[in-house]
Amino acid sequence: MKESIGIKQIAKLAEVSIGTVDRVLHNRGGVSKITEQRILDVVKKTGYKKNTVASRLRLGTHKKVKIAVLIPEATDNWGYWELPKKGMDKAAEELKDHGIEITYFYFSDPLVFMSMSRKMLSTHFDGIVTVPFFTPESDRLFRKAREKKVPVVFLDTRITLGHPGYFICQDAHQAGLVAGRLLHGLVGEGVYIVLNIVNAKGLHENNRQRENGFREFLNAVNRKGKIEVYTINYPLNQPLEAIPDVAKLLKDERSKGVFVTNSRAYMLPPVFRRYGVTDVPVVGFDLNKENMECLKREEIAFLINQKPEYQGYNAIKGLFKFLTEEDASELHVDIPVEIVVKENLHIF
Amino acid sequence: MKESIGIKQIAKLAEVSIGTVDRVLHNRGGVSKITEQRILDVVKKTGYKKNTVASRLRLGTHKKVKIAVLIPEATDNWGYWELPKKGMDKAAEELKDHGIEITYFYFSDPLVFMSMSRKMLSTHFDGIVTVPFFTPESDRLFRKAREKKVPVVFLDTRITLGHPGYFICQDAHQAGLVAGRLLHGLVGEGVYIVLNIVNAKGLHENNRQRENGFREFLNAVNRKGKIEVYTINYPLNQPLEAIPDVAKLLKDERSKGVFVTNSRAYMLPPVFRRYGVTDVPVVGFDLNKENMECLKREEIAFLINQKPEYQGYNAIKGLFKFLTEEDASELHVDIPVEIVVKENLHIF
DNA sequence: CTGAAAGCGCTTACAG
DNA sequence: CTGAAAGCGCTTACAG
Repeated sequence: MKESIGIKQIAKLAEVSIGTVDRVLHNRGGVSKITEQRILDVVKKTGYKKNTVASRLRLGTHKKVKIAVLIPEATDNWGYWELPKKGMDKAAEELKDHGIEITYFYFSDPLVFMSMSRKMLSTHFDGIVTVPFFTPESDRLFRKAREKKVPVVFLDTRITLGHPGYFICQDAHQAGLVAGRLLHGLVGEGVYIVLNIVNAKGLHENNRQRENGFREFLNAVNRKGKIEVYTINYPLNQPLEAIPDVAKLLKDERSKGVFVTNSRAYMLPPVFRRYGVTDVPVVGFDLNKENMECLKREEIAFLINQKPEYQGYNAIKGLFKFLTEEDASELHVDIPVEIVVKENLHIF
Repeated sequence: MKESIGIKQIAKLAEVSIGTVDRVLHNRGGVSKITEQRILDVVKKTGYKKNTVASRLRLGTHKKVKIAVLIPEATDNWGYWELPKKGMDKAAEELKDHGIEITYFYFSDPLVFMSMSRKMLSTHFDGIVTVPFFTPESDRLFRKAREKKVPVVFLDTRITLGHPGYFICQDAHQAGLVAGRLLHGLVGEGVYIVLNIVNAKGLHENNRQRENGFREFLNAVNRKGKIEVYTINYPLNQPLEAIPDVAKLLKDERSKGVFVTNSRAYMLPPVFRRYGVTDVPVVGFDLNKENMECLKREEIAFLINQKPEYQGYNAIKGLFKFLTEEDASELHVDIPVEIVVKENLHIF
């Protein structure tokens, strides 16, 4: 790490002014082929890297990097979406002096998602962060943004797009495998129940993939054919014990374990108590208050954390880095499948 | 986030020059009480925060932050210590333009630790990162550094010092509790074995605390008195099956699970094979190559990761932040007790 | 097509 | 005790 050369030495070596060097470095045009080549040669030979601190001092105060964030309303899903936002605010705070400006937009359904998308695209933003709950609408936003060369970072859920996009999310299928491993370790042979929430929008992609992973794991270990897996899709906002299927399965003493593919595992323990069900471990997702209480009371065995704050933090940090240094390396983030038990809870 | 005021506006509001403002801000002295107070009032009123980017452009090129790192030789412990170093190098790379310089020192035993300590303290360093394997020696380094107002950050192991220090490490007792939870979930009642490595230096603090945590957990769940825990302290570099205690216990069919308090869990599966032991789950520490192979082959059930790279990265980032912004918030880091199974392995 | 100059906000050496 | 000026490395508006 020798005294790293700066733009000034590049200029001297190429026998031009620093202004011309900068023009080449930023493809601002208006430089003759011959001098351009000379400069590029020197840049290459010296391994010049711009001083990001100096660059940002200059740029940060002149023009901020503007990022638009479009996430679900906080009313949705126990305020889960406040957590990524918290992470994004933290990142923004850290990048304050580097020049960043985040504008938040919120959606509740595909229509609002689309109208917010339009609003974001008509204003000038350097980058967009959003959540692809609605595949066709997300794809449309992605395509339009692409035409304008505005990068889009998707959080939480992976969907298939026409072109490769930036995703910061947990591998839901893998999370399902892990859940299978954990529950099978506690339960062994017997009947497993997968509990999905189905709301008006149908089953979320993540939930589907989690179930698939879970079933794949159990299938692989089911050598003696003594493992059975039943899926229950229950409608949100309906008491669990009112649903015949659920009641029947929970009362069945062969039932050995339950995998809740969403963040509402905490709904089970009261039902268990009501039916006198004991020793049926539950594996669920997300560290909401209710789930954490259940974990502490050992009514839930394992929770899987998606690290929502970390997702948001990374999205902003990574996008900023991409926009200022053309480095996209931090925009493909596989969120670890973080396993949480009662004993390692408080540190998250 | 209004146009944050800078030192220039502070100077104008306090009717002094920016030089004087800076003198007050940095306690450089030579300012009359009255102007000092006037400036401090304005600073307070406006909520001025220095622009770290500008500050670092200026300082980063003039005087680098110099950090000394004293860690175990890489030959020790399967090159575990290359990992924190890797994290530190990554942090240094990110802070390159901000002006940082890391010098590495290595130790193998208390004597070398002491002589390196002396060397570090006689040179001028702004901060020190080290690993407190040897309590009295570490305490001495800590005290000497404290006299010189040089902050010390300890990695890996928590020890008790005369004054509160900065530690970036996993709570070993908590990790033991987690191990207890995991192994008990797989095993239930029966005989548990705790395997410690004892080398010339005796049992490491971390191993002791892990065992304590493990025993505490099993004790708490041992309501019917059907759980027994045996500890084996075996000398490093001796074949496991050659030790009578180990052989006896492993052959005992009541043995249900083994907790290896160090990073050598991979030594067990070959012994198991030799004695025809099956279905005895193993929980161990650290993601070294051998352990990961065993995890993949399902010969180890769970590994606990101490995130060594992350420890190193955080130490440098946190120390740099403390040295440049007097913000010590990132120097107390509780490393999560990260639970790793076969299915969530590859993402780490 | 190219250069010289101003300035981002902070820090410090120098002059008074 | 205080101020004016130079400069960190980069970027850009302006002049030629």
